Amino acid sequence: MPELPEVEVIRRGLAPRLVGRRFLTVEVGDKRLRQGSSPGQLARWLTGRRLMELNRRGKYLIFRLEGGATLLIHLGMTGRLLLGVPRNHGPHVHLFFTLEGGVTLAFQDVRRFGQALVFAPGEPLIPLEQVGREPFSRRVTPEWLAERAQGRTRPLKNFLLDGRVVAGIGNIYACEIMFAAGVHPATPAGALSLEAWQTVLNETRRILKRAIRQGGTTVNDYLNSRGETGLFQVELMVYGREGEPCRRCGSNIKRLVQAGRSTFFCPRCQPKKRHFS
DNA sequence: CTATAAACCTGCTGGC
DNA sequence: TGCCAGCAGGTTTATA
Repeated sequence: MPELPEVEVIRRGLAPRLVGRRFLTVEVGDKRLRQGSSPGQLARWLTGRRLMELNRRGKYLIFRLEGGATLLIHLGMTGRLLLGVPRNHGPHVHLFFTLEGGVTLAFQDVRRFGQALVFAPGEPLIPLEQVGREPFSRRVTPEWLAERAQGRTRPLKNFLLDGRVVAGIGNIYACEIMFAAGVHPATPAGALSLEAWQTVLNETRRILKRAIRQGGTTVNDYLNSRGETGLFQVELMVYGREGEPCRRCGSNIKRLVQAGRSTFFCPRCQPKKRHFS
């Protein structure tokens, strides 16, 4: 469920409650996550250790522990990290941590696409090696995007969803970014002009920032660390609006399938020919 | 290289 | 009311 804004909102909610505290206990449920370290490994590297930092890369949360171990958490589609709920908070709590000061943290994930992997000090954080650049990084420029897209025929939608290039953009925000930039989702990535990349990048940053400020987007499952929904869903221009009128021009919002995922767009605000180089 | 499709799971909705 | 198809915020792997 969570894309970059939702993960960032969760991080900001967790950090003040968790950073500086020691983990006291780690409980692991019987159902397996898609990728999860063993109960023994989790206990070994977390128990008794203080959380030094809580960072984010793309859609990953990075828990830096006293002693140098690292816990990586990815929320998949339906993962939640909830503060202060009981161990038996529904049937899908797969990890339950207690920390100093009576603080508890539950990892709940209905579909179990999430990951919770612990790495010993010095061990390479393999999942992060695939993660692309942060959208807010100064190293992401129109020139760099154009270079990465050079000669590529893949649709812009697929390019934006490829977390190995720019990290953190998922299906909702990819649709919203392309609408805001006025680009048709099937435009070959390599056909965008430098000016078009500048627009796409500006809109990416504007929308992600706004979504973070609004506490993320709740369509179905997303809740922040306090169990609250986001607010950005009321600002969505195209996502999930097939058959409804475009909020800008009134045209019918269309849906198409790209890379096995629904893409929503306005055929009038996102014409095919604009922005070609 | 490119692009689907399938795989991993559960739950909800809409049509009949 | 029941059943079934289709869909859902993600990522990886296989296949053509």
